[in-house]
Amino acid sequence: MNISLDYTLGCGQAHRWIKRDDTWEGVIGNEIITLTQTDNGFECDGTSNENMILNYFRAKDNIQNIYNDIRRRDSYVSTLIHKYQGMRILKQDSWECIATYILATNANIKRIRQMIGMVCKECGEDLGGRYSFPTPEEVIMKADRLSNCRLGYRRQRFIELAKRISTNDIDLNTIGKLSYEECVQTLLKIKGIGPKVADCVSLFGYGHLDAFPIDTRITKILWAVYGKHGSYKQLSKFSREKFGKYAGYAQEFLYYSNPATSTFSHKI
DNA sequence: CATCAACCTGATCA
DNA sequence: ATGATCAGGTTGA
Repeated sequence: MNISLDYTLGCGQAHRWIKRDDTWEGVIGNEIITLTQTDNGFECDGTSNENMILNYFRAKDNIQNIYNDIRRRDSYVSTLIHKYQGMRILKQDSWECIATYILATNANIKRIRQMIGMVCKECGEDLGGRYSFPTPEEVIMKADRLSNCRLGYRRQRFIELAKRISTNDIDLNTIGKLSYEECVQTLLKIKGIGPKVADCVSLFGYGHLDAFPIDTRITKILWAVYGKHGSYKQLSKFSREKFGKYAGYAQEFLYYSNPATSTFSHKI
């Protein structure tokens, strides 16, 4: 399969997709998008801009070439690629990506989705059942409503981010022109962004496919599968060298694999 | 550079 | 039932 909606939209890289029966519903920009899996891809309802969807799914990537590259490098990831054929890295909007991953720090998936859903409902536009992700200006204008969103200490970071972007103190397009290393270094200066979020934004928001985000789950997997442990920097170096220019794809497969039911050489 | 408690909130577990 | 711990981390000392 070329593109799997279940794996791509269900692996946790994007937080606003909902599976209803056999279709996936999400919001991209100001449109509610409905996707239905086909044999080799998907059908799309809700937009006339097909190019936008193809870009979001990175459909022009030579996916077999990418799979083959990481397959060669590691036999365990190779089995995961076989198992989860069609998993893709998405190319998300940079603002939405930074914002959602700042909100996602130190929270579980369920809570992340709840926080983001609340933020959209309080500050975004009603599209009819679903809400747009608010612009930085909308966040600032409706900042008082964020008190209802249960964001905890993330609220101030979120508002500060919106302000800095709105005033052009942070220029998302300029960051998009940087190399992976420069991109990470720039993102790290933003309050609320540490190494993990910087890697997530580099990968999902700016398309640096060699970024390898390391969260608690990946940390456990790196220990369980490869016997590696250490600081973020050490694990990052090991993973990026091992998996190469498409390390981000390898990370997605590792993340999606279920450590609890797999056979590992080390105990978790 | 490495270490570590504190941090909002909510769910799970003992 | 009530307290500890953990969850897609980051901050500041």
